[in-house]
Amino acid sequence: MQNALLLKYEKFVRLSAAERAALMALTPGAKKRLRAKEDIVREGAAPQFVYLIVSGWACRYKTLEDGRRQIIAFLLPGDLCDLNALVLRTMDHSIGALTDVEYVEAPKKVFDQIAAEYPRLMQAMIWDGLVSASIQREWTVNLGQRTASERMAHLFCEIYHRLQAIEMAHDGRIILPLTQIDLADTVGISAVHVNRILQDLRARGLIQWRNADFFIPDLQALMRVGLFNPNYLHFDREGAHLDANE
Amino acid sequence: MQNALLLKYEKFVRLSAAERAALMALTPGAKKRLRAKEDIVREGAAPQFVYLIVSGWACRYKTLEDGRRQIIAFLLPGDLCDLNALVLRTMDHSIGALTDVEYVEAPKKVFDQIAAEYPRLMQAMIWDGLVSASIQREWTVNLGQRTASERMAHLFCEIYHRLQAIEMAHDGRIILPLTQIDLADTVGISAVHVNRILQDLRARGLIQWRNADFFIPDLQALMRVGLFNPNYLHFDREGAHLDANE
DNA sequence: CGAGCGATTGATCATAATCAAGCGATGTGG
DNA sequence: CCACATCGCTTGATTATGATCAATCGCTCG
Repeated sequence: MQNALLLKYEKFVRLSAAERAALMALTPGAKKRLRAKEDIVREGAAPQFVYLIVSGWACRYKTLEDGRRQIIAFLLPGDLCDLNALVLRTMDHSIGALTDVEYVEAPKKVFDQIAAEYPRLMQAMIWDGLVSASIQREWTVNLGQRTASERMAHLFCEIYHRLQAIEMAHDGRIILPLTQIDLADTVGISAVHVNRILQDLRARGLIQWRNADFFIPDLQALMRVGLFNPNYLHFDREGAHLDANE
Repeated sequence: MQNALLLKYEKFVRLSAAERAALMALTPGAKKRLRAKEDIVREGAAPQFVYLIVSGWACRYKTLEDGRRQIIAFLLPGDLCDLNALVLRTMDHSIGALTDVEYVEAPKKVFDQIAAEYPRLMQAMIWDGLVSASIQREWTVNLGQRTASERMAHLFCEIYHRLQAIEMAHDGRIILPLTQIDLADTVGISAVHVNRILQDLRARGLIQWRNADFFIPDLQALMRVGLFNPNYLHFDREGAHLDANE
């Protein structure tokens, strides 16, 4: 697999060979592994590193006192967790593995160096953080205004677009390693209701899903159902005016 | 009224006199005024400035094709809108005035200068942006997991804490200039239902609200009802190790 | 004075939660 | 190798939460 982080950044700006090399060398430490359901960092902890997801799916989540869990964001390969979380002393949420996950830890000083030497790369990192914030806002809209089936459709469209950006989607097909319970905790409805919505979407020919193989026969149709507009992902090379000219 | 931005930043780090002066001089332009319901920036536009709310309440919001509106964030006096939104070419949401609003526009270069000359001040600005992101995550939890009355209670607690940080809350009393429709579009329930939840909270002695005068007799009780934990606001001077020593 | 807006109330309907049970696949220990 | 437990998915029945529809009231403003 190609470097997902690199692929994603090129959705914003074209990087120079030197920048690409700096990105590849970002994380000197060894790869770490985690099993599904284990935590990378827990709420209340003091984060020491920035984490880069190499493979697998992780998520940010919060739990209420009585056990209700809300998944706040999905972390996919190439996602850097909280570039500047080092400013905040304590984590206000947890990061956990949804599948088996490989990740690397990058110390803070690496980023100081990037900021100093590769301003365009730094811009790309800031852009990435702003896109995450934009996604978070869209989730607010999703939970606040859309109906259950609209929410599910919207979520699938978002996941598809994000995976496509890192070349993990082809011809409407993706690997979706989530359980229905994960989906329930993401879109804020019960697992039973998720199951019924899925059956409805299947019956309407909008999705196919067996094991982890997920297929969207007609993306435009699913986008209409979910009132999905991809603008908020900012994948249309908004940094083109900064492109490296090599 | 004191400078709200300054008051807020001091919840993170103690600033030097020079930094305080730089902050006061941030926005050379004249104050602009807007009536309630007018927009500061609209989705799709290319923002030219960073906006600082001086007085009044504004909000970020998004509208679905069929008219459903979701308020995504409240912007209170001292809130700086999207310090680094200048990286993104187009707005993915709108910013509108909920009450009459006074604001000032700050050009990008002012921030380059601050970054170069006042690193501690820059840290405070980054902290502020991270707190906004944290609030957005908490809203995701609010909409996804809490019941209607929990949501309302939680929202009131959050607003109270934020106003307290800029000294606009005293002894449980705040000015709350929102309509029930605004609240409905914020917590994702219908206006009729908001009205009924409010009556319930009133009947239980948890809130009093006449015109814009809002009173919380027992904040701890309201916090329990809303499962509210203020950690996510990061108001406990997490930057104390960076304090100016004057 | 009439229009418009926000708040309020009642009645009815729709969406989604909860409770309960069963199924199939997987994995584990005796 | 089988018995058993667990987990995720599925289905049905019932209940609860909140939406929708409709009407009224008070207030402000032109």
